[in-house]
Amino acid sequence: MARGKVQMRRIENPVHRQVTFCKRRMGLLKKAKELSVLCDADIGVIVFSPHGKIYELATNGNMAGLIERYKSNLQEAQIESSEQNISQVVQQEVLFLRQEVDLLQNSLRYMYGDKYINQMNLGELQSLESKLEAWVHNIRTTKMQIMSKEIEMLKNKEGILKAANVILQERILLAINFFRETALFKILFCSCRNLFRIRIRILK
Amino acid sequence: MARGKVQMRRIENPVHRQVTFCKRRMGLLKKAKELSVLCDADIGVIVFSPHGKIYELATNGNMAGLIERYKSNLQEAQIESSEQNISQVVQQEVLFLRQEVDLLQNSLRYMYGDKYINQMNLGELQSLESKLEAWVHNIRTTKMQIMSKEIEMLKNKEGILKAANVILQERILLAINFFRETALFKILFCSCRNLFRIRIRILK
DNA sequence: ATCTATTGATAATA
DNA sequence: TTATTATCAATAGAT
Repeated sequence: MARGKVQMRRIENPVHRQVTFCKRRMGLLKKAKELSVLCDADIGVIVFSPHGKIYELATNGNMAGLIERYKSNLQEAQIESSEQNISQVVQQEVLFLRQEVDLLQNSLRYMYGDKYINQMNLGELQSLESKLEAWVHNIRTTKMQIMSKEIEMLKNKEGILKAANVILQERILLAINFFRETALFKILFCSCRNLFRIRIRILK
Repeated sequence: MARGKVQMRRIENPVHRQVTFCKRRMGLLKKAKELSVLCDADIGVIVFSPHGKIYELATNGNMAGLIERYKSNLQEAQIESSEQNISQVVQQEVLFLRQEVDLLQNSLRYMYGDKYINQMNLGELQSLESKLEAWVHNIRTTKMQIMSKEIEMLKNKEGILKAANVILQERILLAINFFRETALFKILFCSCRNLFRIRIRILK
């Protein structure tokens, strides 16, 4: 530097400090640009003045993108305070929702068979309720059909047996008639026999 | 610079370029440190080499904090591309998961009654599968019981009818015996009548 | 890496 | 902030 070597410590004279800040700041940014151009490097420089004013340079014209590249390349969890906490909250919410989804999916999967819910798209999921209703209805219907067939078969048996009973009862009526007829014959037979015995006695 | 002025453009010779990159990079960081010390400024420098390697300087020792200060001081919606997009992606994922959860909850709510899933804690949800199994089992059991009773009743009817048939068939057997007996009486009656007629003819 | 001639940066000043 | 200029620091090219 010109006109005297500079001690590498804070310049106490505010005017000197301000002038030096202005000059060296411009020099720093110029050096950064030169390095970027000469060596094909992406460079970002951020300078906070003692009063908080920001001077910046991003050789790719996009400081935010450069910062993002920096963060992602570092892969470090030190993405720090507020943004990091918000991100953690979001990630926890995602994690919780994933667990809840897994749980509900397991519940539905148990009842819905081998087709896993997580292989279904939204449209399929939207039809799930009606399908489940149909599923329950099918169980009920199938069961009803089986039971109804058995009941109907038994009712047929009942009908057959009732018909058989009618026939048997008719035969019983016939048998009773025969029985009555038989009784008449018995009476008639006895009467005849007695009559003949009387006639024979008279003839003798 | 020494021994020849340098054209301010990319150095084509890779060796020269690499050497210059190393030298000027160190110089840039040194200048940044000097400016920081001399003028009480916070400075951050990020350098990406053409091969992606990162060289950095944060005069406060915390690049992330410096970046955060930069972003918050700008307060601008230029929080830009990738980070913003990542946030949007996360929000979309959360939205999608919420929809999925609502959908699954509706599906379960339909089948599980008035107690809404979103009022249940994880433990309750974990017991949902077994409860649903029991629910299905109860439907099946109730249905089976009802149908079984009807079947049993019909089987009782069948038994009663069969017993009645047995009795009726016994009566038929009796009737047949009476019929045979009646036939014998008829034959006997006719025989007796003929016999008596013959005797009467002889006696005359 | 190290050297050094030369250029570029800048402290003091205005 | 900018301009001047004497001086010093940075570095290109060579080793």
